Amino acid sequence: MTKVVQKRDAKASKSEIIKNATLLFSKKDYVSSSMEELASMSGLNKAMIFYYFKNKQGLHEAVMEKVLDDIYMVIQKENKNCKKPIEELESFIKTYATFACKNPHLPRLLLKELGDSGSKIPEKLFYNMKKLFSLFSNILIRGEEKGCFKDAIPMILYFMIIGTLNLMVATKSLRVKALEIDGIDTCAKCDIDEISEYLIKKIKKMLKDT
Amino acid sequence: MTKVVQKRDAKASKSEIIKNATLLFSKKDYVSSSMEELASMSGLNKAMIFYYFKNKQGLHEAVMEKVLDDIYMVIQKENKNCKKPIEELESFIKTYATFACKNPHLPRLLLKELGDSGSKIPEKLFYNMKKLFSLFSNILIRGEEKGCFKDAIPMILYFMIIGTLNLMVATKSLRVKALEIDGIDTCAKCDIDEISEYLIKKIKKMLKDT
Amino acid sequence: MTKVVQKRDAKASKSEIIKNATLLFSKKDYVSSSMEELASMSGLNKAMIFYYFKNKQGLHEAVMEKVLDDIYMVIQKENKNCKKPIEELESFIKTYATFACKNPHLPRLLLKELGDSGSKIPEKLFYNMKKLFSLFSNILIRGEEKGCFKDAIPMILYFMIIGTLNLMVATKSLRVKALEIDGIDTCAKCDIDEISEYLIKKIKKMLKDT
Amino acid sequence: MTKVVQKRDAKASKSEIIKNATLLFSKKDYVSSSMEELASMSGLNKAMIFYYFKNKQGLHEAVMEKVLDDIYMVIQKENKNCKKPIEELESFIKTYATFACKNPHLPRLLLKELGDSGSKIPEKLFYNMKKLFSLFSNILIRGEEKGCFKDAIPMILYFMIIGTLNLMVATKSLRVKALEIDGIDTCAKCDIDEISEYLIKKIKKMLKDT
DNA sequence: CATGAATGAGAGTTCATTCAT
DNA sequence: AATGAATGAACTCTCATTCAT
Repeated sequence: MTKVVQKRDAKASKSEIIKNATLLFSKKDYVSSSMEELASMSGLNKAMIFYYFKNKQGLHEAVMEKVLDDIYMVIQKENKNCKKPIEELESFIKTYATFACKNPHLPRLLLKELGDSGSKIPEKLFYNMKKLFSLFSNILIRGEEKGCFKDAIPMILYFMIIGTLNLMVATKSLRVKALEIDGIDTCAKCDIDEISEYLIKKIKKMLKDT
Repeated sequence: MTKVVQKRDAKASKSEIIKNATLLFSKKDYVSSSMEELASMSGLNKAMIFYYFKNKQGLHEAVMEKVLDDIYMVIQKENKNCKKPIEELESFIKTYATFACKNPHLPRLLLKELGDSGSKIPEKLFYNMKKLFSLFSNILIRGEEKGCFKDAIPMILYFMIIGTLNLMVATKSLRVKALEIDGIDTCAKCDIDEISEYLIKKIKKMLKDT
Repeated sequence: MTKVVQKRDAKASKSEIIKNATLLFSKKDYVSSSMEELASMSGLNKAMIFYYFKNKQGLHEAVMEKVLDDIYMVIQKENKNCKKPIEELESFIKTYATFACKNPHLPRLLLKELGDSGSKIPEKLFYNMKKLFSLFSNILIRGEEKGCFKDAIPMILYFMIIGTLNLMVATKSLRVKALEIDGIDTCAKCDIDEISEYLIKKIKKMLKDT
Repeated sequence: MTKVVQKRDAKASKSEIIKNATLLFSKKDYVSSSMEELASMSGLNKAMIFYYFKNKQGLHEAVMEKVLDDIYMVIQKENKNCKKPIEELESFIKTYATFACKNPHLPRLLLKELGDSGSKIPEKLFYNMKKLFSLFSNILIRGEEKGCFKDAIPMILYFMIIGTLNLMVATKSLRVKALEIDGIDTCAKCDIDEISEYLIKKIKKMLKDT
């Protein structure tokens, strides 16, 4: 097995582990993901995972933190180029959609994580989730103040948007299968841009005055 | 030592197991749920679960089938009282919301299940999911034919609705926590009726002509 | 591998495990004793140990409880045949010595256990230890009341007796080695009866009046 | 990034390690003591322990050697001030008791070590143990020759003395607990001097002529 | 229909020890 | 003399699953 990652380089090893863990956690469950497998994916000894992350749990947190951090950074960066709240909103949706499509582990991880929100959620992860929501929420609040949006409830709208996008991305293969087998129209052929365009259009209509 | 053997008919035992399994699978993971615990919750011997359901996977399918069947029945029943497509749509949302709120395992199970749709999904479960979507889809199609709805893409709208409702229910405790800790407005106090009213209003606006 | 123990007989399996665990824990450390090894010694699957004793710790407690129980029963039984305190004392020493010699795990386990008494000791073990000491202590107290013994401090005398006997048994092979190599007189050839006779004689002298 | 390397001479580091290892080995087991923890206690890198002592076993031997050496030196020094065998004996007991009380790792380590004497004992440790016993043995032999002691079997008496003292020190906290919980008289309040006085008195009586 | 005993595979985690710098 | 990265072997423990009764 040819090793791609430089050995004896903590940073490289750590991020190699995180990269593969992200894949693994999104493909399988948290529970079903085996540290043994992760180690061999990463060309490292199993013990190194514990050396760097202490726990499986610690690793999981590191993964989620990175994933949420990444999406946050991208969205925030795009957001800075926008002038009007309406542009910000469009940008939020489009950027999230594109990112989720390119990094399909994000939707999968998020849906699973939110699927057992009953269980204790680690502090850091909670913090990162709130940060992303705050950014979104502020767009709407600013928009209402300026009179661009009417009757907006941020939390619900937030879930309408990321719920829809996450589900569309996560169920992609399922929807294709449904089309093939039963001929049901599941948007199987829409690409992510069409989806986000539609979403934007509809959300804007929702928030219009009349 | 005379042993008192509890006699119970297969049906009662089976449905007792399914009931508890539903709770368990939604509280913990599929993987983390242990047959041992399930057995003791159900007042039965572990081996009986295998006797009835062949294996864990078989049990899981039975659970999902029942859950989807239940929600389908309820929605279908309510649907029959509706005359116009717009009433049907309202009824769909309201009924789903109420049911999900009373049976919070539904959102949790669905989010997790859809969270790893990449993985193989059992035939039966797939079938049940499609049935529910078809019901919804037909409402919209009928509505468009009658001119009540404009520009509806059923798949996307379906996910907007059940995505939002599932997430709102599943994250309830998280949202309460966020309110308490940071004072963030997360709709923590909205009850399910307010949420579904808002959703109905917005979806209707989306689908209006102008 | 021919199996001696009847299968599917919980009692037999349990006591087979305890028997072998006693050997193992006294030969190696608690920590160094592997459940894998114990299982194969006992002709059972590793998991059965946890099935019966929950924990390694649980097993350890079961072992210590049995060991202390055994010695207690034997001593108590012999004690009942004695009339005078002085006979009771003699019987205590002789019985302990004989038992320890035949079951050399007792001294070894006790020395190790007392060697880290700083650490938390499980309730049951503590209880069993106190029971044995009480029996001894009562002999002395009764003896003093009747005027057979003078100036007895039970705790110290207890440790003089079981300390000596345990150490003599536990170091047997070491003492033989010392004799062979250096010609040091380490009582290497004394058998346990001579040792306990000597001990009895000396202890009696200690407790005499003048 | 300039790295400030703490320079320390080998001797200081080595004895720092031994000091902490002594604590560790007596608090936990040999097996349970982790080199990681030891290293951090000593403000050194884990690898240094191997650099200095080759392996864990080597370190353990070094520790035991030092411990036995220390007690030997102290006893021997005190012994030189004694004129008569009876004084030597008293001095031996008193000195051992005082030292063991101040350095409670000694009893703990010795009890554990002797608890698995069956297992192979390293040459050096064996040698050191014999040295201490010889010193004791010679006192008795000299005493018998001069007619001060009657009927002394050094090995047994040796174990009576150090067995008692080691056990009294090692079980201190246990005995306190037994007093508090059950009101059993376990000499919990005796200080080490009372104990050794009692021991001396009794041993002397044992060895008297009549 | 029901049980308790038994199993095999695998999980996460720890640790002494070595290597490269 | 000193370090942090890396390893391999071991260990406890859990679990779905089966067998005998």
